[in-house]
Amino acid sequence: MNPELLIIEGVKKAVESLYSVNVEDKMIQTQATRKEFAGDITAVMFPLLKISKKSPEQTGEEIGAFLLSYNRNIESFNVVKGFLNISLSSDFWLSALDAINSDPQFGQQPSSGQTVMVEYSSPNTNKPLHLGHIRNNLLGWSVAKLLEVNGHNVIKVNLVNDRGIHICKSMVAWQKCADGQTPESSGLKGDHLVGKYYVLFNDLYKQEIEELIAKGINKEEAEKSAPILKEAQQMLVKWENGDKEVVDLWKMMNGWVYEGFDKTYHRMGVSFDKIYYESQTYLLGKALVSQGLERGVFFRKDDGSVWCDLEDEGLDQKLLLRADGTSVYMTQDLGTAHQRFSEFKLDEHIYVVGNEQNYHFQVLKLLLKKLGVDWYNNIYHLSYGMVELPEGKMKSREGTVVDADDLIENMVNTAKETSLELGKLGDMSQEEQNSLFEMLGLGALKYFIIKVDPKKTMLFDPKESIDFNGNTGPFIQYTHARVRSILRKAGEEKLDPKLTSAPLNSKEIEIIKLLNIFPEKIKEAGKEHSPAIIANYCYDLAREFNQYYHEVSILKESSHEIKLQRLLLIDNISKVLCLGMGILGITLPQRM
RNA sequence: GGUCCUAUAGUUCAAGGGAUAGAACAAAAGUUUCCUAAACUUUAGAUCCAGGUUCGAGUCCUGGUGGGACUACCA
Repeated sequence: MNPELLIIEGVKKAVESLYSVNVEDKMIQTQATRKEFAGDITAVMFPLLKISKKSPEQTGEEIGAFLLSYNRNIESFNVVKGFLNISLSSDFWLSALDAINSDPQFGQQPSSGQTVMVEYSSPNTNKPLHLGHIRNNLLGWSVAKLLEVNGHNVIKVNLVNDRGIHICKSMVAWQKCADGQTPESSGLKGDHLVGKYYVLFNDLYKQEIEELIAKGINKEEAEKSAPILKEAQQMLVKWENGDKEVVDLWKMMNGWVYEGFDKTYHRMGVSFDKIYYESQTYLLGKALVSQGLERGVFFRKDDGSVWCDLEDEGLDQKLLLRADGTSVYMTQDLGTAHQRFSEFKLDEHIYVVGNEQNYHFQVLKLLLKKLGVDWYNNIYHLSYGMVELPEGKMKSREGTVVDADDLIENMVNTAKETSLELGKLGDMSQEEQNSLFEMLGLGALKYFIIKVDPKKTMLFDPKESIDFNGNTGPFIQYTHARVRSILRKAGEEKLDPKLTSAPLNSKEIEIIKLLNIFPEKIKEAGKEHSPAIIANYCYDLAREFNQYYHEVSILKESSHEIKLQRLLLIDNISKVLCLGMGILGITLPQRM
């Protein structure tokens, strides 16, 4: 039962009965009552004053009085300025708790019948994943999960950028210097091995440029004519022509990278329903461009290149086909979007891509609109901010890139050190301990990243990220372990949590109120595409429990009825924490 | 030049147009014969500036200022 609806309905009836006016739902504003006032839910009187033609206080008194007789669950009220604070009965909250308890999938929304595609991760295959990818992957996975919980049918996809000059750079350097080195022979994870040669390429490239400059060639010319770069460019041409040797090398090295990525994905707990490869999609989109030309929304310049003029929209002209007829990034994206909307009936297509591509997606949508497709508005760019380090932006050239695998390993190690220091795991097997450290390290990392509103630039301070106190993943995990510990002991005493007629104290009502809005939070977070809302909700709930834990004793409570009821309450806290954190991809331990 | 994002305690983050702007970290002071102190309690501390809309603005609008991204025949 939703208390807001009860109040809205009641106030509507009150206005109708007192002032003979029918009001729309949106005129009646409700909010949770602030803690410093008595009451559970508050109706704001200001919007109704024009109807009542009375003071806020008087209007509140009149409506409040009506509500008392309207529903027996409305127990009392008080009016402060224009705010009508309403208290609901203990019975009301007990039945709310009962409803929460009887639904193991509490918060899960009924099927919407809508299909949503979420594209995320989308890495290049020339180097390993870094901190920026971590934010992308965690966000993407968790938004997909969030939409599932909102009742949508979700398809998670990854578009791997497996072709292009950057891949050829790694390949050239490997050919020249690796002497046949493989992940097996080097002991390196595949993506790291390939990344090593990408870095090596750039070193060699720089060296050659310096040599050329020393010979008197100017910098710009040197950058263009360095032999190793030429080699990479030639390799790309060979690749496009299907040269067997190059294609085989490309397949082998990409294979190494995929193996490496799979390990990282697996460890992070992210997955995809379908993987697209750019090598198979990069030629798409040309047909759409021809259509656009026919319809006159695109135009051809003298050199043969095709453009779209977006100056009316306040933007620039955008290139769609090069003078030689080959396609660019935008062409391809038009094509893949078209392909996906043809293949699936998508009600929404979410692209989880960094905010440096805001312009690109703005243009993509406009182009689709101009092409006259009816689904252009179903495209949503989930634009997230960059992750910065205390010393500023990550720069691969300056070696300040935070590697994803290293970071995860660090977090898990820190979890291990902290746990061992606290020494609460005495009788746990080595295996159980290791899986706990993994759970805690990843929980800390995931929570740290997801709790921030996606669109904001965030700061990643390694020192702060390994702090497991306060508003952190381990704090919530710890809270859960505490709850389970009590329930475990209750189980040993054969105590069966259940609803009794024992009255609730005010803290318990607070907690039930909080549990009760979980479905609302899921809807809100889904609408906003923001898992951060769920993260903050879970934190609030955990904090409430910890306060409750200090205020009352559960197992030592003398009243049997109260004891069983408290067990039921905390059992549901544990459930909602698991469900909520599950949306973020964070699992909670039984003990820690 | 243009487009977009962003600005809240010393720091990192919250706040569906509503009451006295919440937390955490850092700082200061407390709480373990008691269900896990990775916890809890207390103190101190903030809405970039100027206008506007509104009964009411951190939130919406306009204009500044600071920060960021993009504006490639790269992807």
